[in-house]
Amino acid sequence: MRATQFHLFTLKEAPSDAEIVSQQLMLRAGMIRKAAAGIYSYQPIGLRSIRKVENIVREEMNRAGALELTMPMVQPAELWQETERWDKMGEELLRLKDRHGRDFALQPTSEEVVTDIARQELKSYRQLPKNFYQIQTKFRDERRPRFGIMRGREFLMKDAYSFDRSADAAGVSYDNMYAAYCRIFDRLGLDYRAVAADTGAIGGDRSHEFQVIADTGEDAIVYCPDSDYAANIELAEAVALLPSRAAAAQDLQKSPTPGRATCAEVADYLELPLANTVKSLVLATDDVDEAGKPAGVTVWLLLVRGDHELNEVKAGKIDGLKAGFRFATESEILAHFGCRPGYLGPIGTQKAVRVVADRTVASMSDFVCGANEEDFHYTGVNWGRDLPEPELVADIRNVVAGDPSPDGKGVLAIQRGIEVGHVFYLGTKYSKAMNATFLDEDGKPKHFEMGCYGIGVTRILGAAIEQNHDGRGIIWPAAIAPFEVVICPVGWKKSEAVREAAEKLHAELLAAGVDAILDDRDERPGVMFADWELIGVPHRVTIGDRGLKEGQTEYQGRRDAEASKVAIADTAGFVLDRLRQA
RNA sequence: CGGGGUGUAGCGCAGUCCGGUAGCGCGCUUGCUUUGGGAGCAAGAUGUCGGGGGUUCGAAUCCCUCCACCCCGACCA
Repeated sequence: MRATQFHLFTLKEAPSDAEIVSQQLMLRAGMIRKAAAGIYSYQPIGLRSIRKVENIVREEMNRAGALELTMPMVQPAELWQETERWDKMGEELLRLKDRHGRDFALQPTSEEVVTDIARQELKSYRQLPKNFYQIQTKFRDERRPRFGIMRGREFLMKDAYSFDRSADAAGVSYDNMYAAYCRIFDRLGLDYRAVAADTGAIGGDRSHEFQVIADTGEDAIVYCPDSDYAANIELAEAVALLPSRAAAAQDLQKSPTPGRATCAEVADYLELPLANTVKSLVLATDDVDEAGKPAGVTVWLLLVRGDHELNEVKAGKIDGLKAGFRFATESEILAHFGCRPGYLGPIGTQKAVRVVADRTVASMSDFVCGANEEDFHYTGVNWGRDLPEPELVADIRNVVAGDPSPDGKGVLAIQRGIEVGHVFYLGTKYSKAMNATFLDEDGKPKHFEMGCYGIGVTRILGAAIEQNHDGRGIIWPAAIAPFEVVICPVGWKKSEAVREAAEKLHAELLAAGVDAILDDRDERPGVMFADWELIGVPHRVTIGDRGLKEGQTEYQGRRDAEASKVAIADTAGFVLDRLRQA
């Protein structure tokens, strides 16, 4: 490829609405162009990287035995109504009507359509297992799209769906996909971690996210440096930090804490460690009677240590909160505690509330909590003596760095991550909802055991940049760089010797199958260097009269501090060596 | 959706308070000079000032309205 035949468009300044570095750099490098909030065009240079990611994903999916197909972008409402997701999905699902007034949805994912395919096409256990995948545009009408292509509304995703005759067989399919994902992210050249993830309503332990490690990631991932434990913070188990409850040493005492409404303020005011305080969070569930009619409100008091945070995903797994909960309103709080937020606690509430204590809280003694009276807290509080034992003890907090690993091997650390892949065992959720069955060996119909496996193709580009950039621009992993090598001739028009040497090297690299671009724009070197460093091409060869006189070219890797001189004749081989090392 | 903010040339911005017919930097075009880290000089092109309506002799500027985009938004007791 020659630069003059390509479409290069770089900006010195990023559009002011670009927030994160990957978005700024992609816009400046001319990879993407915004069409609307969360909706982008991919320019030729951006599409090159997209295609490279796609190809790696496709090759590894095929190697793993998956079959590529495509499903419609516009999907009929009927299928979505079968699984009730038409009503449950909320506004993320973009609905539209055709000219006849029929309802359709833009696919945010394709479980319904693929299950419909399976129930029509897969009749016998002899046809199983099967894994269908597509690399296709998805649309999710995010409430607030942001971070460029990281949380766009339209994006490219590889989604795969496996169909098996039994849960055991589905486990094999799952493991197969897990291994394929590891190969994919290895080949992409990304620093990633596979972590256990929440399985939501499906249950079970088969759900892993593939997270690209980056400080700007939206997810917190928890891992143990001394073992292979790794999980999303939503799931990571928090053990009790106190092995057993110490005997009470203090008397219960009501202390004035004027205007101190947060645990930190109270601890500071009373000159006690924050870890001696207990934080009260009030949730509410709206009860319904057998007819499904509203039947009052249950108020819950969740207790976590003052220096800990509530984990809402964990809270949602408690019996009674599974159907959904919300934070109590101020009037509900007043009615049940007789006090405004800031001084709430489990002792002496106005009305009955259901108390759930975090594991660590349950083993605390002589602790501090609100007195349900404005400007007062209790100190020296002890379970069993000053208040009943907690009705329920559960893991309801986020782990923090330094917590013991749940596998007992060392302590936990936390990193930020960008979720770029997810493997998930679905079971029969969709096959049952859509009555998708096959005839098993015993001649009886059975529901497919399913799994789904996603990779965010466009998000991978953003994640790769978040993880690999410097002050000058992008630093692409070689596997997904728009070009692998750029040749920068200094004095393209002026020097025939430069032209000849550059053309020759370009031809040699192309003949060797290298994705090389020759910058024949006749720009000044500073312009060329700045452009290609911004774009992030990993290898650069500079050819100028000055070097040619000494029989040399200059090679510089994108991460190298300085260029190294290479004999003209050896240049192609030198670059090929570098490419192989990557 | 609620709150806040911003819309002026491809990009970044000034001008708006105080109405007088639009400017700066980068980029783009042409010419000359220059040529190893975003060149210099000269000449130029590019604007429904987000849309619509209103006030006024006159509106980027004041008023009304619509739209787009951006930011923040559970709780953290």
